[in-house]
Amino acid sequence: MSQKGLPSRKDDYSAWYNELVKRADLAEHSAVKGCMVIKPYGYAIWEMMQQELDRRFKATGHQNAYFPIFIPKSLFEAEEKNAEGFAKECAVVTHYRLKSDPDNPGKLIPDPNSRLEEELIVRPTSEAVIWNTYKNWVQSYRDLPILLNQWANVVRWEMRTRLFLRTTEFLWQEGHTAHATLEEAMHETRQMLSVYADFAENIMALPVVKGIKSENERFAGAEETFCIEALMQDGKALQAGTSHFLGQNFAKAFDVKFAGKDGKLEYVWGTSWGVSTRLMGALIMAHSDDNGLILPPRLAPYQVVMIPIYKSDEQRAVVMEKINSIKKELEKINIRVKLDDDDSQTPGYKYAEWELKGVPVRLAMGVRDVENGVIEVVRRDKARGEEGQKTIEQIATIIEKIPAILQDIQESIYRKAIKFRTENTAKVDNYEDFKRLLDEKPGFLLAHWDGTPETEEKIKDETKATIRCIPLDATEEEGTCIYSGKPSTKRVLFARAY
RNA sequence: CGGGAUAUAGCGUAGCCCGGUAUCGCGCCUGUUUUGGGUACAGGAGGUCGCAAGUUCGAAUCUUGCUAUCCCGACCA
Repeated sequence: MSQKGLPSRKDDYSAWYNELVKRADLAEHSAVKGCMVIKPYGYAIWEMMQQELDRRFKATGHQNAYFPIFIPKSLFEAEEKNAEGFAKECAVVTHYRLKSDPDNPGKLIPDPNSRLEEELIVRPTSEAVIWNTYKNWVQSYRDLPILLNQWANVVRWEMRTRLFLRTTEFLWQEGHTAHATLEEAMHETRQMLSVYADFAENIMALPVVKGIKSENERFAGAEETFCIEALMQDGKALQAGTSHFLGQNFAKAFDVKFAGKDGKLEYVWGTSWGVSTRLMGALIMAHSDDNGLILPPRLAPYQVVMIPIYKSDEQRAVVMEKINSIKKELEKINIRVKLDDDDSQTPGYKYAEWELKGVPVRLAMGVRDVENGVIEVVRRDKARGEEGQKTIEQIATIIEKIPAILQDIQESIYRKAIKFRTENTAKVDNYEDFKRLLDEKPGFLLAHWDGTPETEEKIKDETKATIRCIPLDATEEEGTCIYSGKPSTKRVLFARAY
């Protein structure tokens, strides 16, 4: 039984995804139910995401801080809607000590004498503990705004998990801001949505639709939830980021008030926004092919992999000298380079290996090439045998060409994703077409909706499709709801979703 | 949490119905050979058969319980 190939996307999309995640060394299942181990190569990609996002957060005036993983139940309960929304998936700490089990030598049990007076909730999100803290930080309008972000792990006890897409514990960042006015908080909410969209499109090469969630899909405790929605290669939608306008809900729950210039006390306005390791899933499912991962250069831990080809030690010396000097030159212009000089593997093996791991550019060079002053360049964004996948370049000019090639790959991956989304987005005007397309050609469906949660719920029950968002750029047009026939003024975005 | 399936060496697997301590491939180690798309040959190491009980002279195989994973539902980012 050969382990060479991946399952194909066409035959079994889930198997393809699961295998790819494991085989590309991104992550694996752990001994803990629903929790994953993120492996070094996968974590390196996450770190690239973190860097890019963190830079953008700082550039928009935010600072990082850290709040505890545990939330006393009484705090957690304070904002009722939020608490209700998460109650079903909370891990709860009840004891702080273990002891030897008297009935079972060598085993441990929670010490009954160490039961906590008040249970601690493992954070599914941190609004409660953060707003409880903000209460102490805010007295005057001079204390506002508070613009914080934290990088953290959270726990949501899910029934069914999948590597990166839905795990019991996951990594994310959560921004929590407090403002003096509604306008400012709303501006912050929209600004961070734009930051996410910019990151997704320019760094992840992932086209996204910016929109507003319907009431059903809104974050518990928010007045309005904004999101970016992306389309995966199997035609399912994936929510890639959310930004919430919290109104004064948490300020009221935690009694966070400030004195304005006029001396009047008013509740603070809030926002929160986050993206998670789920983005890794989006990255994989949006771009990769049956040969493995395809990474956009701006996120690739290695942008270029170099593979030397030689027979004898003498040849090795010749090739390695040249290839090392090229490597140094590339590093000088901040290209992330991996030189795979492992003698125990053949070049062919390395080609397959780095292809599986999605490195954007492969440079291969043997003695012949050194003699001829050339180097082979292979692009991961093009299929094997496709025009332009392999080219022979002059060593003399390769250094200056690589940045342009990487840029071109970044753009071509994005264009390809845009093309896919365009081809898999359809306007539908009746329920029959809607249902038919969901099965025959899954993707984004733009359809009129009467605006009621009841209709959305019924469509969901009957078709499994949900309203991903009401696109921000939706054009006003007269129409009738595909389900109820009632009047509607704009189309909303439907899809089956992850 | 419901329905179905699976769990055997690092990975992928055969054996299970019809009980007798385990098959094959990849990988790993040694040597030779090869190296421009997953080299070839020879030799070698590696297994509490998911865990725990039970039935039996004897359990990977039969029974029960537990755990984990996958698929389908419900729930959710």
